[in-house]
Amino acid sequence: MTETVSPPGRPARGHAAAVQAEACPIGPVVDLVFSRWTTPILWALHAFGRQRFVELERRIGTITPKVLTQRLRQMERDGLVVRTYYPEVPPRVEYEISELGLSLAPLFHHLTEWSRDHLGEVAAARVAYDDRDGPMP
Amino acid sequence: MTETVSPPGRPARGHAAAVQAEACPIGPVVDLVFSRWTTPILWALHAFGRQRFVELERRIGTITPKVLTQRLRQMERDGLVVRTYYPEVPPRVEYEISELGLSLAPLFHHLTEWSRDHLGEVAAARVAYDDRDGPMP
DNA sequence: CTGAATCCTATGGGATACTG
DNA sequence: CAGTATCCCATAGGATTCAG
Repeated sequence: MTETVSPPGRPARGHAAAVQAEACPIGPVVDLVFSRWTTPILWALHAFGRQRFVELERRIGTITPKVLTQRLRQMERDGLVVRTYYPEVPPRVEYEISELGLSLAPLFHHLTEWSRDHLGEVAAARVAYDDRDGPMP
Repeated sequence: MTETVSPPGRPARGHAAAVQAEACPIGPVVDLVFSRWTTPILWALHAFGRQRFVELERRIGTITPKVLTQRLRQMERDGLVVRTYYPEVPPRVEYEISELGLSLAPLFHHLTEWSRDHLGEVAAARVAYDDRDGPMP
């Protein structure tokens, strides 16, 4: 037995996921694609094509090598990116989007459109919400 | 002053967001819609319509009232859901998807489709990855 | 019923330093 | 260059309890 009691923190999605919690069918995808760093990475890879570790690191700018490695590994495992290792000195590794990863492109496109069309409303909603004073019961 | 130094943990998206880190234009949307509980909630609201707190709570099954409240508040502020308070005894509150929230439906639909079409490949990729033994350099 | 208050922990992720 | 290894902390979120 790996866990005796209910694990706090973040139990659900990747784990006993579809238990029953989410009739919500998109849980898995969300976990896959929309975690903190996956989108920026995927985006960088998609926008600038095959590139090596350092390029990616610099492109994203705020990510640490540790985390970048972690995420890339996971994405590689999930089949979203392809890692190619060149045993030279100095070593060279290149990452690129896989075909599967590329299949997400339309999705990203839709997201971009939604942003363009509705992000303003969100901002407005926030202002409105913050302006109305006194907490509602 | 709420924060004096650079906040570790999860600094970026909601915060000094678009600094430069992400030319990735979908960062904001991701933050908005694809955070841990927002999708299940949105889904429940969309699938079963206007409903009250407890219904939602039970529907989602694994969420605690505290977190449910937090997320609902945020989503209300973002204009994704509408909260209606009925000052009766016992008090009654109903939540429903806003028009803005509804505008996400196509997106969810695309995600569902992607799931249906490609989630198998992800699973396969994982098996393949785990099967190839020995860590790559 | 609807939530606010407390307390607590697992997890992600930043910083830094070190190897092959 | 491409990571790994440590250390360490902030935060999300679970459990539980209490209140209007």
